[in-house]
Amino acid sequence: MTTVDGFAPAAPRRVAVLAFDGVVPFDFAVPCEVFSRASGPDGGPAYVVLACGTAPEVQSAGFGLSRLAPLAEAVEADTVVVPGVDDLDRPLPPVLLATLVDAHQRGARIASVCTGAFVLAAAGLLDGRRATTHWLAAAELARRHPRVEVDADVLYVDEGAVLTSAGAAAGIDLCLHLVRRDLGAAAAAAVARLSVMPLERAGGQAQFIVHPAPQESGALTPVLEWVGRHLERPHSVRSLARRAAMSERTFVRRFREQVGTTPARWIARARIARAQQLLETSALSVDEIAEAVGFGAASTLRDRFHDHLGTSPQAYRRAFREG
DNA sequence: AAAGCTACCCGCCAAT
DNA sequence: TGATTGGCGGGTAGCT
Repeated sequence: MTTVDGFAPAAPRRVAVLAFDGVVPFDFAVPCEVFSRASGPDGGPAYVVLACGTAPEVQSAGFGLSRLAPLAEAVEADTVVVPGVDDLDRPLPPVLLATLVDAHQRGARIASVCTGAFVLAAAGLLDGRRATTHWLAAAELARRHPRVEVDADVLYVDEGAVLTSAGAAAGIDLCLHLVRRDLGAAAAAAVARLSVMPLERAGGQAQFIVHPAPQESGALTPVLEWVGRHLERPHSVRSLARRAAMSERTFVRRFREQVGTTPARWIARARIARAQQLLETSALSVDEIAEAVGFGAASTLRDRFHDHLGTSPQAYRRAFREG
């Protein structure tokens, strides 16, 4: 599913980051940073980042963002990113919504950071789709937009053409995810390294990560944390169900509901994520890492690694080390 | 590299 | 009566 385009066209991809009165500066800066740091196979910039505003200058957290490009230019972009809004009751400029709809219809990817999901929802882009936003605002998003399937327990949601992310820092995870989709795992690892940022945070494919949420997120959380601490051990549905004090059938059902995937897949992702971490930060051999994260054999690790990240453990380590 | 085998996991349904 | 549970069957994904 991950597109690893080793023969990307020379033309850089165009990313438009939108600004408007009340835009959250951190959310705005994150996509600008991440995409402008990514480089293509030839070493040149992989993206052209364009800051587009509803006006040439907008107000943001007490200061102004100026010299913004017109919104109309965002329609031409391949990816449009909508940062968060400081106040959910702030009226959204109709032209902002119209621009998003237009860009979407032309095939652009639309992504939001934090409460930017409210803008996407207002434009109708989230209807019938899974989406996330800052956990404090998740209930409100669901209330205002009943047709949106809100998931407060993930860092981001990738629905293909429309992506949403949780609180500000999760915007970094989302942007790195997009870089990986576009350019492959090695390029994303290089950006992550520049930003001193783990490529993927604990738990695996981020849309499946259990949010270390302040609110309770179900009876499974302790079991998941325990598995995370004992990845090297063998795990089965039977043993986990027992630990959760449920029948196997109920355990699998709860798992689907609360985590969004199946136990085996989640564990595989967790193992891969841990392997990535070890490749980045340790000198252990691939064999040793395979054992440390609970894969029965190094070949299994290599297979799964390639399935999910489109690259090999060695190549991943090299890319990360060399940037 | 192929095959055999295990475990997963989801639809189905009877029993709370 | 509607919702939830958990046992079963078996196609299949993935491990050895």
